Amino acid sequence: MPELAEVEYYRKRWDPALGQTVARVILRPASRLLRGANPKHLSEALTGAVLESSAAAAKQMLFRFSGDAWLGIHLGMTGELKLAAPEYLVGKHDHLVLFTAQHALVFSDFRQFGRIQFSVGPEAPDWWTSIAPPVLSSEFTPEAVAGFLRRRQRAPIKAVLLMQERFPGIGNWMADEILWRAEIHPKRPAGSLSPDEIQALWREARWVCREALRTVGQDLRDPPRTWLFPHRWENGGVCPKTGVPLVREEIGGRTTCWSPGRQKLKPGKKSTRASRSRAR
DNA sequence: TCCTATGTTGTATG
DNA sequence: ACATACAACATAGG
Repeated sequence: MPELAEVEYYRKRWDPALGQTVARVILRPASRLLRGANPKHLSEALTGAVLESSAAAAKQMLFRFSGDAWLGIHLGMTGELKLAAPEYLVGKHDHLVLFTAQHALVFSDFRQFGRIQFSVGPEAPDWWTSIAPPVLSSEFTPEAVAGFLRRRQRAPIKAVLLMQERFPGIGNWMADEILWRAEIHPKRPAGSLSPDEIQALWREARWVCREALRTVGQDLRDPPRTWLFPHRWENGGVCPKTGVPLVREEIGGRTTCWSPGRQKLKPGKKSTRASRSRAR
């Protein structure tokens, strides 16, 4: 499920336990999500520690505990966090459960594409501090986007939008939403975009991130029917702008949905005063 | 049975 | 060295 806004939503689910002490740590035995990290190390450091803060960036979450302990969680494709009562019984797909006196903090992930990271030290871990600057930050500029597209010029723009090193937090549905709003065909080579199209891509990337955080990020509520979002998985779904049936095809290894006609494969020639007069 | 799934990563190839 | 493409990971549900 999780892209930028969903991750932000899940992050907040453990917040009622801020300031509380972890009494017991349950890790799924030999959990794949640890990727070789030492489970004993994690359990020992978190047992008796206080949850002090949480943060989300891109598709990552970071939870800081007393004793300079840092817990990182990536939800992968099917991960989720939830808050449960302290009597909670650990479920089949749970990978980490932290019990406080008042709550159980649960991380479950049935497909196991997620990840648990853990470190101890005065500074936030490298994997966290090296996350690319957010799409909604001032460092995410049209120039930065243009430079990135130039280096990835032969790859389809859809695949490029999924690259976390420049578009942190953008996932499959957000990428399609952005391209649909910017009226750019997902198969267009990244290097073929005009300056106007790059500007539109930049603008819509920021718009989609901001609005997704306001809707999905608050309470997992679906964005309105005016978005591509609620139509993209529907059988027989139509473009909410043009009424034309949406198309689905695999691009860059991911199912991609777009509105034919609105998003053209040929670089859109801009209709200018000069071109209109030439056409006459 | 076969197909799909809001993600990343290792590996092969250009 | 860099860019690109794609299988692999593991599980459930239609």
